[in-house]
Amino acid sequence: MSALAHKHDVFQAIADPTRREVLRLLAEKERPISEITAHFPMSRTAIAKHLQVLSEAELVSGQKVGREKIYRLHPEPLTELKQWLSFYEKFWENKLSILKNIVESPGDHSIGIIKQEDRQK
Amino acid sequence: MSALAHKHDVFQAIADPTRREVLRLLAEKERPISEITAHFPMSRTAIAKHLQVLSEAELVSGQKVGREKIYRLHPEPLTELKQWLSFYEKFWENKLSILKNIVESPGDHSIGIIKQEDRQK
DNA sequence: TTGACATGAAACCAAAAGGTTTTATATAAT
DNA sequence: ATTATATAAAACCTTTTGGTTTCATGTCAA
Repeated sequence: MSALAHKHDVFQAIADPTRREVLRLLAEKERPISEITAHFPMSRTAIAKHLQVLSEAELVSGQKVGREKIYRLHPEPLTELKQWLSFYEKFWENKLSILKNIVESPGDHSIGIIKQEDRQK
Repeated sequence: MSALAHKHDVFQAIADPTRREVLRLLAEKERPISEITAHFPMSRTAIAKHLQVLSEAELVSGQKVGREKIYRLHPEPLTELKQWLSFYEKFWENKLSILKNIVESPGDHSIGIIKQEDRQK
């Protein structure tokens, strides 16, 4: 098994708006914790915890340099999100999504809400 | 302003694995709450709350039909996620991401960890 | 070598999340 | 008419989340 404690996944990690903003900042360039903190109306400790969550999701990594800890973006795990999304793209990229649902519901071509007799218990 | 109570956004909505599975089930076909519940080891009430969250994010909508409430997928809000993702794709789709970061950090072409003198207070 | 700076770590806290059980109500079926 | 079904709504509970404050520690600068 991996040496990393995978407590947080990508989906959880990006759920928080502060963490998304942290990612955006790190997309520009690598930064130490204090510099990241300067962009938010909260304590350094709070940001450090957010970085911890992002780190567990392997979206960032931190390297100690002198007395600072420099964080950098690690975007690879976002591919999981992209894969997940690709499944749903077909539902909106062709505008037939609703129509397809109707057609795939056998025996009912009326309103798209399946009739009760057609639904299996 | 919108009539909908936008308490939950798409990022939060998809953060929970149960809710992602609900979305997958609704991608197959529209279903009433009880049918959705049958796929999970938890109460109908719990699932109803998850559907509420998904509904606030406008990822699903429910329509009362007889004594049932039929839910269907509404994938459009996922475009927001796709847009968000597209910003980060450039960081992994060309493998120059790390190199680019180095180059864009002026005056330092050494190791990619920016020197302290180069970082503005 | 003595501060100042950057972080780490721990204890604590309020609110939100994710679940339960209970009670009520509307509809369907017998 | 009566009973079974499907959901709604409310109260409650436990754990997690997102934040704080305080104290300790390592590193840089004067």
